[in-house]
Amino acid sequence: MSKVSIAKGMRDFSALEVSRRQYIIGQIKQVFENYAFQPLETPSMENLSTLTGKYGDEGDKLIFRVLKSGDFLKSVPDNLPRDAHKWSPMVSDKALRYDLTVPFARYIATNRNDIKLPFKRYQIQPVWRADRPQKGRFREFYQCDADVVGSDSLFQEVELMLIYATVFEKLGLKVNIRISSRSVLNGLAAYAGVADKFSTFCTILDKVDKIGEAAVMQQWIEMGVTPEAADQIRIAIGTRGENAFGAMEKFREMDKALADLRFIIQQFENNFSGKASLIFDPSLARGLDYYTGAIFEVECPDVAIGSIGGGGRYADLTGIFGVKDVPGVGISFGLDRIYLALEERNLFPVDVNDGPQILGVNFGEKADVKTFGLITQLREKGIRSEFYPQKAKLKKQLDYANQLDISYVLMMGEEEMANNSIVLKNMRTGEQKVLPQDVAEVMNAI
RNA sequence: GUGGUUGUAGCUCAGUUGGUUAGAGCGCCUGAUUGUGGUUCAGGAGGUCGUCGGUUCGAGCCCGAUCUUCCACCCCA
Repeated sequence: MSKVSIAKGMRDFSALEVSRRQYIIGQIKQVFENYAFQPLETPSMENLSTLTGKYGDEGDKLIFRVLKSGDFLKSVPDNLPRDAHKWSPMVSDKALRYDLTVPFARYIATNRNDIKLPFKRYQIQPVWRADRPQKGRFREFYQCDADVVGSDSLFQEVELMLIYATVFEKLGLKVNIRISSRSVLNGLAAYAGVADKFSTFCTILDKVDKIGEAAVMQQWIEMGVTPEAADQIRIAIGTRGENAFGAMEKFREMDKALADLRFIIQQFENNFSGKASLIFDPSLARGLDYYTGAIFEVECPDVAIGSIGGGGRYADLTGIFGVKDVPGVGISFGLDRIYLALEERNLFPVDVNDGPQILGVNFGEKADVKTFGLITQLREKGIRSEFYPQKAKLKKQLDYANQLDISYVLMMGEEEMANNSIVLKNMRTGEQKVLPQDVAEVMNAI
């Protein structure tokens, strides 16, 4: 085993993987652009202060910090306790981005005067998180985000839901899009009498799929919810779709939110006829601190891999960067998990052979330059062509063509040189043709 | 971050209660076939058993640390 290794949670991508990833990205990008989103790229590093405090305490711990350059220890006072939290800001002032939403908000703030609202952008770039890798969880992974800021209109939510549905339709992946609202969660927490411990309440709710209703109720009761209230909520969060709307009616103060959800779902259904479903699910809890309106999550019922996308509406994401009252809503696709899901369901299209189509055999002497010339002409015609770089046994060169799955081999040796011909061999059938030394003839024959 | 798990040839994996020289299949290289591959046959190369340390007369096997993988928690895409 070699001593060099790849950093934890990081991956190399082979030719096959790259082309498959490009396939997914291509589909997503096409839909984003079809919905008139503009591309944006931001740097991999942001100022540490831009990122900290945006993802909660847990999130802060997972931010990859980058050491200052130079003799940065000079500024650290003597006798500073050996506490990472105290040291960190003294030795690090920049960090790798944790998601694409916060850098986007920063971008809006930086360019506030040049941006026309509503502003729609999509962004497909890697993000980094310092947590422990697992299946479908990496330290470097891609997010594909689409956000629109500067509009309160619910049509934005509708569009984003249509984008989700359309992309997964194109990829052939059956998905459920779950939708709920921050107000629904607020209402439930208020009913439970634990509005002051909102995030704890949501964290417990979020585990319902994993640990079950009974365990969730148990934990709520432990945090101070009465058994009666917990039971009412248990019944409510077990409902879906139209039943869920009915169940939510009894938790007042969320009429507006429910009407909004109805509108989004109604418009979605009016405009989409494929397989993906958009369904109101009051058990959906996304803890991210900045969501204020609708929240969504996409899961793939056939693959146990967690969510493959998520998003929501945020009333004032840019407020923290000094730009007030710019509402926004966004979604994110998890490229790496979509990849795993497609792989598991065998949904990648028959692999396009993007290796070489033809190999020029090298017979050395003067034949090599002549063959190389012909290969160059084929390349000019757009044929993916390979030239064997040095003279070698024919057996070896054909073997090479075979392994790279190259369909045709072009041979021009002593014999052919003498009578101004070439031999074109079809590697699939074994058939050989003698042709004049002319590109057009070769083009015709392949 | 907490607890557990994995690592033996390029790949997938055997390897008994600790006991000579660590094996198999596939792949790779050479030849049979000096200009004809994917088949066959013959031969060959390749491992300080993840790394470092310890116990032992003796360690792939036992112990410790560390790295990596995967899993559960936490959190999330």
